[in-house]
Amino acid sequence: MKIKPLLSYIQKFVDLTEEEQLILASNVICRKYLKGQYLLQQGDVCKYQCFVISGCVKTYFIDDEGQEHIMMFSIEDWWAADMSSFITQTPADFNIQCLQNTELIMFSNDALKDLYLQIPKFESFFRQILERGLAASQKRVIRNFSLTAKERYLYFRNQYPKTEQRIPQYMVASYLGITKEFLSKIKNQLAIED
Amino acid sequence: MKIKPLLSYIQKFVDLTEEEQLILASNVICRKYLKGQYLLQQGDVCKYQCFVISGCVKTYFIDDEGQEHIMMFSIEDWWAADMSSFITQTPADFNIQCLQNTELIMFSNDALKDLYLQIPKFESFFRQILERGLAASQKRVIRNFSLTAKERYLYFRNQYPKTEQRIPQYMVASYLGITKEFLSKIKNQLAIED
DNA sequence: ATCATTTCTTAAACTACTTTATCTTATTGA
DNA sequence: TCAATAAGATAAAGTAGTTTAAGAAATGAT
Repeated sequence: MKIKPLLSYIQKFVDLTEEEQLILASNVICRKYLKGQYLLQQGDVCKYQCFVISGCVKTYFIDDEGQEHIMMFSIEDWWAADMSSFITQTPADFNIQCLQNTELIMFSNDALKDLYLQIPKFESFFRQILERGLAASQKRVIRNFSLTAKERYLYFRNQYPKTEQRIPQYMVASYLGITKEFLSKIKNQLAIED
Repeated sequence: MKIKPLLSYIQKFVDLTEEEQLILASNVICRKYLKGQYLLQQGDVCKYQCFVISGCVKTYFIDDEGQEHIMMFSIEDWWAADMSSFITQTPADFNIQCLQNTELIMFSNDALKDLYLQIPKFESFFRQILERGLAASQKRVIRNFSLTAKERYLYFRNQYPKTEQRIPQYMVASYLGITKEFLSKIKNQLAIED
């Protein structure tokens, strides 16, 4: 199956030899999921780091009042996992569900450990991915404090145009931390302004 | 100077030989800062990953309206850096300032690169730190969406009791994403409840 | 085409939190 | 030790965003 998009992605960070690419290929699982299927449900242990080849998944949390809060969307060349559950192998807080039919490359915990040992460059690659992820997450915390809902929406629209087109509006609202009604109002305001 | 706390911290993640510990020691900078001094000012490039030996620093962002938003506090055995600025070597969004006299161990970008090459285990260590950091940051995003200000304060108080005692209340408010007036009100409510 | 379901819109009442302003209480330093 | 400054408390008025409820539009299955 298609491992190529992953290889070109990795190539942006480190140079793998053909041999290393083969080792990599033999340690991953390629899988297709249908729209609506779950990669992870909260309470289960997160067994895989998932790299999205095509499609779209959402990672979200359901709070005590039953409200859904979307932590992230992952499309091509993005990752999806409950990092906390994955590293500690404890029950997950997050659910991960496919919003479209989705092709994934999945790394189990054992596979990753093997890869880190066999290909030191692969550990360097993952470190760099994590650095970027952490930087992005920290900036998001600050945006959520310092920007209004409208500004957050405009930022999202600019930063992730491909994502917005693929998902219903009420999920964008949940990602932004507002209600769908209020997002609707914001969009109406923006339409009037132009 | 005191590199021991760092070594025992690293030991929780990987086993370094004595030789590797010496290599490490020769690649870091130990420094003391006084209360009020800046490790980083927004607009400058973040040159170091800082590990706190003693004292306390805050990492924060000043928005267009001049409002301060605290991203994190770092005390003993915590890290401080503008990750985004550090990895891309572009101007920082965050300021990092000492809230007390503070002892640090600082890793420059070049030192880290060297260490990753010379001690593969060290790259593994850093990967693990980043995994934890990312997991924590993602959970914080969700807490900020799903909890009320009061719940966020109680969580902070439980999770970081040592930190709360060392910093003024208005900074706790900024960390929680609320005004100092509202935190004052919450604390008053909590006092009445008991 | 048509019915059912999901998604989006609108609007009024409501609430969690902010703003502004004034006052009190700690800290700091000469 | 006393003034100066920083930090915290209180309260009234204001606002960004929620809740509730009802209807309109889009989507999908048959």
